[in-house]
Amino acid sequence: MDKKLMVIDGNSIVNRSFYGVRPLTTRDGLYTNAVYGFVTTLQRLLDEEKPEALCVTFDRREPTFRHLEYEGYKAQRKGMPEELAQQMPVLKEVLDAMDIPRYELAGYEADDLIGTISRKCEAANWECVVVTGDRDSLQLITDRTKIKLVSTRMGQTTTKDMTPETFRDAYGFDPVHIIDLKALMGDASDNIPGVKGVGEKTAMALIQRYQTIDAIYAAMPDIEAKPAAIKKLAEGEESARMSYHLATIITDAPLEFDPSKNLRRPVKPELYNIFLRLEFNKLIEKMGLTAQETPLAEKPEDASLAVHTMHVTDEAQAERLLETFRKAEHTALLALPDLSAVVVRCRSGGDTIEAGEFYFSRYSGDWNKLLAALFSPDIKKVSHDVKDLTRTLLENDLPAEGFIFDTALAGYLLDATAGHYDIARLFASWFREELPKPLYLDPDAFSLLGNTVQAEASFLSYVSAVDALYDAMGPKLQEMGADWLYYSVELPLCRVLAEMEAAGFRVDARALQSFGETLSAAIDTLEQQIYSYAGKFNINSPKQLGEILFERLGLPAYKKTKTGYSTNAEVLDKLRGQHPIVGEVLEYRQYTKLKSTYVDGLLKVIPPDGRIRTSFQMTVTATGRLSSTEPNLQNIPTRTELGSELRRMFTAEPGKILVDADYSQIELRLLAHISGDRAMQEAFLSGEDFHTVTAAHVFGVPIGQVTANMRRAAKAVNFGIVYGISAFSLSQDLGVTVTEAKEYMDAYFARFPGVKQYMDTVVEKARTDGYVETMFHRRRTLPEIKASNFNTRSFGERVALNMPIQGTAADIIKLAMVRVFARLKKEELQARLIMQVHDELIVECPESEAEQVKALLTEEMEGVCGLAVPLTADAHSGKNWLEAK
DNA sequence: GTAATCACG
DNA sequence: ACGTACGTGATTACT
Repeated sequence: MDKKLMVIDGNSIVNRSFYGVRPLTTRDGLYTNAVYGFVTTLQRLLDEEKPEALCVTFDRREPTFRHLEYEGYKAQRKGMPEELAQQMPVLKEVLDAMDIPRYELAGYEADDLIGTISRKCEAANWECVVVTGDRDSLQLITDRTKIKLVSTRMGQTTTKDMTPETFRDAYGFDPVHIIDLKALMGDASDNIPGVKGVGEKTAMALIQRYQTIDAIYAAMPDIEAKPAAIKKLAEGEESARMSYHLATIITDAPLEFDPSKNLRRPVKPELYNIFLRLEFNKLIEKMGLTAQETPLAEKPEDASLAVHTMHVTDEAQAERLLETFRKAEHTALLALPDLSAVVVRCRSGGDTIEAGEFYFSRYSGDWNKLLAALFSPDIKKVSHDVKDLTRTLLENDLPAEGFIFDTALAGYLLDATAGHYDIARLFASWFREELPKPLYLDPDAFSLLGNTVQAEASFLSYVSAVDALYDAMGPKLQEMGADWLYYSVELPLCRVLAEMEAAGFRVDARALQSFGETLSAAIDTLEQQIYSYAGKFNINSPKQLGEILFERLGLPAYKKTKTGYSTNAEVLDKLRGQHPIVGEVLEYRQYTKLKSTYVDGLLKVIPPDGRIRTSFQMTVTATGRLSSTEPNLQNIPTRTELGSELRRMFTAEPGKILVDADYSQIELRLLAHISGDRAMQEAFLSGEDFHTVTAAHVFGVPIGQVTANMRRAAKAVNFGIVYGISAFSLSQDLGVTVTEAKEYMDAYFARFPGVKQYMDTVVEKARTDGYVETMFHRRRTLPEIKASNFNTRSFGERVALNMPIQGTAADIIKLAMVRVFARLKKEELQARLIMQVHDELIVECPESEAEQVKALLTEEMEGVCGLAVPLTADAHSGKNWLEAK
C-alpha cells in the first residue's frame, strides 16, 4: 500500500482553534488557547489517519503576488487579533520541538503550498491528506488526495473526509470544477468577483450541466438557463475568466518538496519545557513527556542540604532530631491527612544541625507525644495548607503552633487567579520541573511493603519542593509589598478558621426536618396544579418547562439561552398574570430550592453532635474573599421571609447565645475613602441614610423630598459603581431606558467627580501595571485589560474597578477576625467565632458574655484601620441566626 | 462534564 | 458596533 502524508493548513487550523477553544492564559498572561487547540487537534488527526509523514504550511504575512496582480484580492481579510498573533511564534516553536516540518514561501498562500505539496506527493506515489477548514481546497481532491474538512461548532471540533465520491455526492460534479463554479458565483471572502448577478443556485445548475465555463461560453447563447442569466453571463465573461484564474490554486509553486523527507520523527525533549511554560499539564501527561536531563537553573540550589534521608521509627532517634529541628531557623514539614506519617526537611544553619530529610512513621514510641513535640511553637515550620493541618491537629487534641509559612497560601497571594495551588503544580510553574505524582493518597500503600518505599520517596520529594518554594516565594511576597498581609493576616487566619471549622454551627435537625415536611406538602400541591394546566412533565427541567410555557401555552419568550428558552425568575416574573401556571412555577422553584439545597442538603451533613462544620476555602476567590463549601454556609437564605426561616434553625447551644455583627456598607465606605471624593465622604459623615443622600445629590432635591423611587435609583447606581458600571446594565437593573440610565450616571459623576476620577485612574493603572491591588497590597493580575476583544477588555476594566474595593473589604474583615480571635482569648472568654459571611461575623457565647462580646466585636471590627469615613459595625444577639441579625 | 438556575455578600 | 454588572457554591438535568 502507498504511504500517506498529512499536510495541515496551519493558519486555518490555528484560527479555528483560537475561536473554538475558550480563552486560556498562563499565570503571566500569555494567551495559549490557539496553540492548545492546535496541538489537541493534531493529536486527534494523527490518531485517526496514522500518516507516515506530516508537515504544516503557513501563510506569510507579506502580500502575495496576487495582491499585486489584482488589488481587491483578499484585501478585506482582517488582521489577526493580538491574542492570536502572539501565539503564532509560540506555535512555531512547538512545531519545531515536535520536529514537524513547516513550509512557508514568500509570495504564496498556504493553499498554493498545499496544492503543490499534494501534487508532488501524487507524483511520488504517495497518498495525501489535506487538513483544512477552508472549502477552497476542495478543488485539490483526486483519487490520491483527500481533504479532511475541519469545522468547529460550540467548542467541538469535527472533521469530514472529502473524497472524489463524497464530493460528487454533495455537489454533482467533479472536484476540479469547483474552480468553474467560483468563476461564476464568486467568493466574497476571497474577493473573487465572479459574474455579477449570478449566484449559487444558477452557478450550481450550470456547472452540473456543463462542468466548465469553457463549455458554457462555447455553447452561448444557446444554454439551458433563464434569459436574464444568459444576458448576465455574456456581460460578465471577462470577469468570469479572471475569477477562474483567481480561484485556481497553484500546484507548481517553486517549492522543494519530497514527501519522504517529512517522515514523522519523535518529539524533541524541549517540548516538555515549552509545554510546562504554557501550563499544558494535561498534554504533558497524555503525551508522556518528561523533564529534560539537564534541569533549568532557576531552582535554588542548596549546597548545605545533606544528601541523607532517614526513616525515623524509634524514640531515641526522634528525640535527637527534635532537638535539631528546634535549633534550625526553619524546617519544612508535611503530614498525611490522617496524621499517620510526617515528613520533615531540615537544612543546616550551623555545625550542630543535622541536615536531611526525615520520614516519621510506623513509630515504636508514643506517636502522639512526638506529634505534640513537632507541632509545638519552638519548631518553626514551613508547610502547605496550614489551615487544614491545623484543624486536623486540633480535632485530635494536639497543639498546632509554630507555622511560619504556608506555600499554598503564598502561591495564592502571589497569583490569586491561578486556580490550583497543589505542591506539584506550584513547583512545576515556579521551577519548570516536574515532581513525581502523589502516591500517599492511597493509605493502603503504606501497608504494602512494596509500595512503601515509593510512597516515602514521593512524600520526601514533596517536602523538598515545599522547602524550595519557601525560598523562592518569601522574597516575592516582600517584593510586591504583600508580606504584611501575608504574615499578619492570612497566616494567623489559618488558626482562626481552623477553630471556626472545628467548632461548627449548631443546627436544629428536628425543626429542619419538619420545615422540610411542610415544604414537601406545598410542593406536592403545586406540582398537581401545574400538571393540571399542562399535563405531566419535569418542572425541574428548564428545557421541558420552556417547551410547555412557550410552545404549548404560547406565552411570549423574552429571552433565550445558548440552548433554548430562558425560564429564569426574571423572565417568569414578567409573565406573571398571563397564565396562572407562571406564579405556581415560581413558587415551586422557590420551595424546591429550599427543600433540596438547604433542608435535604443540610440534613445530610448534620453529625450526631448536631453541629454542622463547613470548610472555609482561603485560596479560591480572585478578590481575597473566603468561600465556604461542604456545606456552603455563606448562602443561607435571608432575602425572602420563607427562606429566612432557615436561619431560625441555626442556633446557639443551650445556655449560649449568638452575637452577629456586620459592617455597614463597607464597600461604599471604601469607595468614598479610596476615591477621596469629598462629597461622598460627607454623605457618610452626615449620618443620614447614604442612598438617600446620594439621591438628593443626583436629583438635586433636599433630603426631605427624596422619593422611594429616587432612592432606589441612587442605590442601584451606587452598587453599579462598585461592580464597574455600564449604562446598559444599570438600565436593565432599574427597568429604565439606556438614555435615562446614562443621565443618572452623568448626574452622579457630576456630583461625585472624585469617583469618576478614581474610575479612570484605576483602569489606567491596571493598563500600565497589568494588575490592581487592595489597600493592603493584595494583588490581582489582569491580562484581560489589554485584550483586543471588546468584551474581554471591558470585563478587565470592571474587575479593575471592583477588585480593590471588594478585596480591601475582604482584607479588613480578615484582619478583624484575627484581632477578635486574639481578644476573645486574651479576655479569657468562652465566646467562639463560628461564622463569617463576607461582611458579617458570628460569635457563639454564654448569655452572660453577650454584652461584652457585642462591644468587643464592634470595637475590633471598627478599629481595623482608619479611613476618611467612619467604618461602622452593628452587633445584635439572639438565640438563633434570624434573631441575632 | 457543562449549562441553567438560584441562594448569598 | 461590540454585549454587560463584581465575587462565590449546590443542585438538577442532560450529553
